[in-house]
Formats: sequence, C-alpha cells, structure tokens
Amino acid sequence: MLEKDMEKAYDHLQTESDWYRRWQENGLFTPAPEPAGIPFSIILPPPNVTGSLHIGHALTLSLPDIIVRRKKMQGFHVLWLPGVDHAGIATQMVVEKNLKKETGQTKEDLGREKFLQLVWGWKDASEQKIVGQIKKLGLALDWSRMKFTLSDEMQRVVRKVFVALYREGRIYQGTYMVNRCPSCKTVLSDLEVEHKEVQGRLTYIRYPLLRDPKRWVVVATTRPETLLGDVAVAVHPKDARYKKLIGQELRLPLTGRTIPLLGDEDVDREFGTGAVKVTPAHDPADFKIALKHNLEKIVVIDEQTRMTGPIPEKFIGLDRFACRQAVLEDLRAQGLVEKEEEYVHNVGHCQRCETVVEPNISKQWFLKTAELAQPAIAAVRDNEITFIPDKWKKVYFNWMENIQDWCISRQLWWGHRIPAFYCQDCQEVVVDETDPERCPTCGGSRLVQDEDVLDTWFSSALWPFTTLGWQDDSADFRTFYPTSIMATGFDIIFFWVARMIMMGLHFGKAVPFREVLINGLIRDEKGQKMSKTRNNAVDPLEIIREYGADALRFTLAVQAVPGMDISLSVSRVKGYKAFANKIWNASRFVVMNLKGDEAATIDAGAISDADRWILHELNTLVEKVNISFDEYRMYEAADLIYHFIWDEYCDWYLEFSKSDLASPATRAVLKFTLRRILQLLHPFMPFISEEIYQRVKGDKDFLIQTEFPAFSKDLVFPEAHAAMETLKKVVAETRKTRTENRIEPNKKVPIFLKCDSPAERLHLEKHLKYFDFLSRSLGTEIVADLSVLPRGFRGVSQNWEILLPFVDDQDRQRELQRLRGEHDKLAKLIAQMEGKLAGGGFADKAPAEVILNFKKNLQEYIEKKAKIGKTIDDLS
RNA sequence: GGGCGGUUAGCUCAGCUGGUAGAGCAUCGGUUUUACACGCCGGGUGUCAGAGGUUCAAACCCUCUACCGCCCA
Repeated sequence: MLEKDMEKAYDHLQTESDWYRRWQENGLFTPAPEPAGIPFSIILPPPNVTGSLHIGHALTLSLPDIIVRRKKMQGFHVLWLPGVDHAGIATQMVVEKNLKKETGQTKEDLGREKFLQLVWGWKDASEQKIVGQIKKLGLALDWSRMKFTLSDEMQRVVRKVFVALYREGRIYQGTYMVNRCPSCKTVLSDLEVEHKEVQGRLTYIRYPLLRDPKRWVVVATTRPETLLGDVAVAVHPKDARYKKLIGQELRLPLTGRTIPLLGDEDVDREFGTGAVKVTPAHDPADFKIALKHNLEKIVVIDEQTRMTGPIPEKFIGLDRFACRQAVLEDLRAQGLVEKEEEYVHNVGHCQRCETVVEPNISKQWFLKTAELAQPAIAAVRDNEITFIPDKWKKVYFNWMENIQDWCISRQLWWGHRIPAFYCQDCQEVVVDETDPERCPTCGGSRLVQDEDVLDTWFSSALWPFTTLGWQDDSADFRTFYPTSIMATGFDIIFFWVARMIMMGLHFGKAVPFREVLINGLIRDEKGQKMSKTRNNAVDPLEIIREYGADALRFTLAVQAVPGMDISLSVSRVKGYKAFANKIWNASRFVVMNLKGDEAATIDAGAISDADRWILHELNTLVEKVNISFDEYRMYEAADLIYHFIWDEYCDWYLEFSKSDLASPATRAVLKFTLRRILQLLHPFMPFISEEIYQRVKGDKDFLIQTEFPAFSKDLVFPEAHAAMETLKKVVAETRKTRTENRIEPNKKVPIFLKCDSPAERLHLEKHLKYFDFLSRSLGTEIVADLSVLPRGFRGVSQNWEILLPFVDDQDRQRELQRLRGEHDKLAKLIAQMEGKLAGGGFADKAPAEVILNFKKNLQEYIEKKAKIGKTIDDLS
C-alpha cells in the first residue's frame, strides 16, 4: 500500500478497503484518557435496528463526521459516540412480519419469552449490518463507547428515571382517550398518528325530537357506526337555528335510547348542520365535551375494532366498517338519512402500518409535560441552544407551547418494561427501582408487573446524558456534557429533539447540546421521496461500491444546504468520483516528481512567483473554508475546495510547476500544497486523502493527526499573485484565439503581444517561459506596435492585444468576419451601459464605488472596441 | 383553517449582508500535449414561475396570483 507507484486510474475499492481498520487499531477515534484541548462531542443519532441503513442515514451520519474530523484536526478533545436504537414498535413489527412469513406463526404462538429471544437475534444481526455500513462510510466513531438503548445498563437508567419522574408526580396512570392502532395492537402517542386526507362520505342523519317525532335535528357524520355510542347531540349555544331546542330530548335512532340536546361553545357552527353527535368513547373532541357535561361514555367498539356494548344484538361482533354499512342500511330503511355527500376529510393513520387508528378510552401511563417544557422553551429562546437553520425554532416553539401530556405506555413486548407492580391482594401500585417482594401496604407477596413497555422515544429522550454515564456521575459525563451538536432530520424535532431538551435539562441539569443541525430529506432524482413501495430507494452500499464512499460523502456534503431537501443524482456522485480520480492523478504527478530532498519549510526567497501565487490562493481558500465551516456551510466549503483543486491547482499550478521541476524550492511547494489540500479534503474524503498522505507523510502517521490548515500571514503574496493572474488572462485569451481560428492545438506558432500597461508587461516578461509552455508558442515577442508586423489573427483582452500571424489569405477573411461580429456585440453593450449612466439617476444615487467600477468596465469595453476597430481597418 | 418551504441553463441544484447569473451532468467543436480520455482546450444555452410595488439598481426586499411539497390543528 505504501509503495510509491501509483496506478494511473484511482481504485476506490482498494483504497477504501483497509484504512478504517487501521484507524481503529491505532485508536484514532478514541479520545485520549487525559483531556487535551477543548472538549467537543457529538452523539450519533442511533439508527433503528430494523434492518439496514438507507441513504438518508448516510447524510445524517456523514455531515457530523465532517465536522468531527475537522475538530479533531484542530486539536479539540473530540468524542463521537455511536449507538443503535431498539426502536420498539418498528422492530417488533418487522420481526413479527418475518415470523409470519417464515413459519406462519404469530408472536402469541411463541409466547413473550421466546418471541423476545427472536427479536434479540434480529437485533444482533441488524446491528452488525449497520455497524458494517457505518464503517464503510468511514465515520470516525469511538466504538469502545458503543451504546444500545435497551442494554442492561440502559434498562437500569430508564428505570431510575421512570421512578424519579413517578415520585415527582410527573408520571401518572389515567383513563383517557388515546389513539389505538388495531393492527399494531397498541396505543400510540399523538405524534405517531399521521393525518391524511381521505375521500369519505358525510351522512346527514335525522335524530327525532322525543316530544314531536315529526320534527328532528339533523347531524352530519363520517362515521355513522359510532351513532350507537352517542350520548348527546351538541350545538353552539348561540346558534340561532337551535337555541330554542337546547334542553330537548332526542330519540337516538336504532337504539331506542333517549339523549339530550345540549349547548357547548366548542361546537363548530360551520361544520355540517351545526349540530354534532357526541360519542365520548370514540372521539377525542366528544370526550372533552362529555367531561364538561358529565356524560356517560358508552364503549361500542372493542380493541379488535368489533362492535360491542349495549347495542342491538344484530350489530354485535361486526367489524367497525361492516357495521357502518349495516347502520346506514337501517337508517335509510327508516327514512332517517336526510342526505349523503362526498367529503374529503382528515383521518388519523398509524405512522408505522398506515391502518386507520381508532380513538378509544383506556388506562395508560402518561408523562406530564407542561412544566418540563418551560425550561426547554427558555433554553432555545435564550439561545443556549440554536437551530440551524434558524427557522425550525419557530416550529419547535409552536409545538412546545401547545404540548400535550405524553402517553408513554405501549402494548408491546419489545422495549423497556414499565416498572410498576400491582398487588393482587390490595390493588396497590408499587413503582420502584428494584422488583418489590412484598406489597408495602398489605404485605402481600402476590405482585404482578405491568405488561406494557415504554414508548421507544422515552429512552431516546435520555440518550445524550445516559450514553455519557450520567447515572454514574462518570468522567465522560463531566467532560462531554453538554454535547456540542445534534445532527438530525426535521421529521423528529418533536419526537426526539424536544424531548431530549426537556429531559436533558431536568436530569442532566443543562441543555443536552448547543446546536441542532437540521438536515433535509433525501429524494430521488425526480424529487420524489424515497421509499420501498416506490422502489426508488438507493442503497448506500451500492453507491459506495460503484463510486466510493468518498464520492458519496462529497456529493452529500456539497448538496446539503441546511434544511433543504436533497435530490440525490447518481450523475453527480459520478462527477465526484471523477474528482477523486483527478486528485489521485494530481498527487501522482507530485509524488512522481519528488526527489526526497525537498525542505519541510517554504523558502520564501527561493520560490518562484508561480509558487507564491498558489500559496496565496491556497491561503485565501483556507480562510474561506474555515469561515464556511464555522458557519455550518459545509456545502460551501466542499465546493470551494473542489474548485480550488480542479480549477487552480491542477489547471494552472501543476502546469506552471512543470517549468520549475528542477528547483528544490518549487518541489517543496508542490509537496506542501498537496499536503494542505489533503488536510482540507480529509473531513470530506477521508479515504483517498489518507491513502495519498501516506506518500507525502510528515512526522504524523495519519492525516487526522495533522493540524487542519489555518490562515497564515506569512503566505500572503499580492504582487506575485497579480503577476500570475495577468499571465493566466493572456494565456486564456491566446488559447481562445487559437481555438476560434482553428489553429491545431498541438502546433507551436509564433506569438506577438502588445501591452498598454507597463506593469502588466513586466509581469509577463518575467514569466515568458510559462506563457510559451501554456500557449504552445514557438517564440513570443512583446512589441510596441502590431501594425508593422505580418497580418494575423487578433485577440484582445484587457490591456493586451494578441497576434497570431496568418498562414494564407483565407485566414485573413475568416478573421475579419469574426472581428466584425465581436465589434458589433461590444457596440451594443457599450450603448446599453452608456444609456444607464446617462439617465435614471444611476450616476447621482449609486455609491461612488459602484459607479467607479461600472465606469472602469465601460472604459475597458470602449478601448477593446477601438482596438478591434483599428485591427479591422488594418486587415481590410 | 393556521404555518413553512420551493418554483434559476435540457436535468439536479448553488447564488451569504440588493450591483445586469453559476456548478455537476448532459450537449456541441477541437484534441491522445510524457499526472489524469474518470482527461485537456474552447463554445452555446437562461424574459431567474407570473403580475405589481420599493429602489439609481431586484433572482435577492414588499404585496398579490398560480403550481408543487411539507408541518400543525
């Protein structure tokens, strides 16, 4: 791997195969035991152990890695801590589905213990796969501190936190309206319910007045089957249509029950007829109304979504949707349907399985959040935590200020078991950090633990401080908490970020992180969300295999404008693979030409102007890149580096250097600049930069141990820089003139130049060897008057005229035609600019600097036009 | 119903505090010049969604409209 020979084509597979192992073996990702430098820490957002990583992970994971690697190189005391998430409901579902597919069994067939064994097996396999993928991406994670949200250690902490919150009175058990997914067979938090527009049907149903059955109140509903559980009809108390009827009794169709018509301010007068049916057991809004008016809650749909309760025999046992039809038929038959209309409305769906959720009443565990939210809001308001981009702050506030208590219990098997025990003798509830042997109230020993587990986000909320060992008051916790940055997607700001802030402040006694870096979603080339069902998901491993992890990382980095979605185009990855090849070959050139006698430092007196020019350019680049990094614009830093390497370093500097290879001073600059480039590149492309670094190594064994470049006052060379810029300008114009006139690229021709600026003329005279080489000149003369020379093709650039002698008269004709075209174009532009200068107030009101610049440009065009005009005369 | 994004070259996207538009890919012409054909040299391409306003000056600020997407209720 270290031999000097470099293949002509860069082989990313070979380069990316082994470095990770060596980095790890050398402990490069593990912070030194003795704190050195300012602590900087990032906790990896733990991927779910549901299978493997998708391309979205590649983004969320590699962005912080870019930051982390630079911080390491800047001498910070860095920790980048990995982990995986048990992902309760998601993982359980995957394993259940698998079980069904492979053996036809359900988890109930296996029983809790055996099923959990199966899940643990799945978890191990999935974790292994994920860790492998992460390593392929090259993330500089400290695996010695790897964590899992459901490890023994985490089970202990979660229990400790649960008990503490219970004792503080923040966790309570209560019977409320919650969302239940009939397919996942568990309750869900409000956040796990996705509202989707569904084409439904609004049925207007007549509820006859008890006193006068010929009259009725009409209510509109999208769920006629819930009529069976109605306990009232409500109207707005100020609604003129119904005001007089409030207090009347209504006959509830199909049931023979009698229900009141009542007034409630929360009723929306605009919806339907303005009268709404009240089904407290199956609708959250109705539940609230029932509480206010002390109404009975009649359960008519059970947990399997079958009809139940005190309803006519014929409906019992029907599924909710079948019952809907049955109810409708009966209502129609009795002439109680006033009308039916198509209606688009929002229906809650399970986030995981997309089943329509069923709101129902059940006894669950809740966490009181209003109080915990207050300091969490303050922390963001007072900029103890900043969001990048800032706009997400507003989203955060909006949610936090209207936060509802969090339903934390789930009817699942895979997760943190709720540490509550029920005494079978006296019904006492015991919540403790250790399993109780006897009931503290009655002394009974018949204690049964709650069957439920905690919402997976409960343990996630504790992640930043528990991974660092808060529970044991560890050194890591004291050193690395609060962490520096949390990088994640906007889709889990509520699920995760908000809850980490609340819990971090409450238990960790400080914000869990200083910055929240929000990245967008990855979409496909057509801007569509990637998903398995659309079959447009991109496997990061496939991309890595084909183009390299470096190319993928660079593509993601350069496209990751904070908060914006990314359309991942494979053609772009391909482009950056080509970039890797370019870097490889530039390095190959440098390495091939090094002789081993190059000084480690730059001899400012001995180096050429070309050397000074690239050092100056590089220094400017370094300054810009650092600013971009510090303002979290990694995409900008990546783009700057890309263009520097390709457009300046390769296209110009390496070409200049070919004339100076005999100079040890220049070779030293070649080595120095290459090293700096590798350092700048390393956070983005860790593999190729390391591979090349090994060939131009300094006293550090690995690139990440070297210092990230910083702006240096000693590398500012404005004069040499200006000289080389002049040279570049004239070379470019000469090349253009050659191409336009179809002079064979390879053919060396005599070149004559005329210059109006004495300073620039000096620049070029000093550097003619570069000019000759880059312009393929047979010999270059700078003359005072071109008109005395043989006629030739002309090129004009600011302060310069170029002449390439004609070979025959056809050349002359072609040249005339071209010059006339250019002359016309300039005339038009000048007229436009002069017009602007003359009228409109531009000259009076624009800042002097702008006008000066404008006039300078105009003058330049005028001169250029004059020169071309004169040439035309000469040739005609 | 409330809120937030987006609409820039054929495609995917940059464009920071307003000063007459850029990248990658694609495309066209030329080229195997001893780091690189995953290359080199050169070129073309845009009423910056539409309308109005502020300004000497607007892709950028303000208002409205259209379309696409997202979040919350």
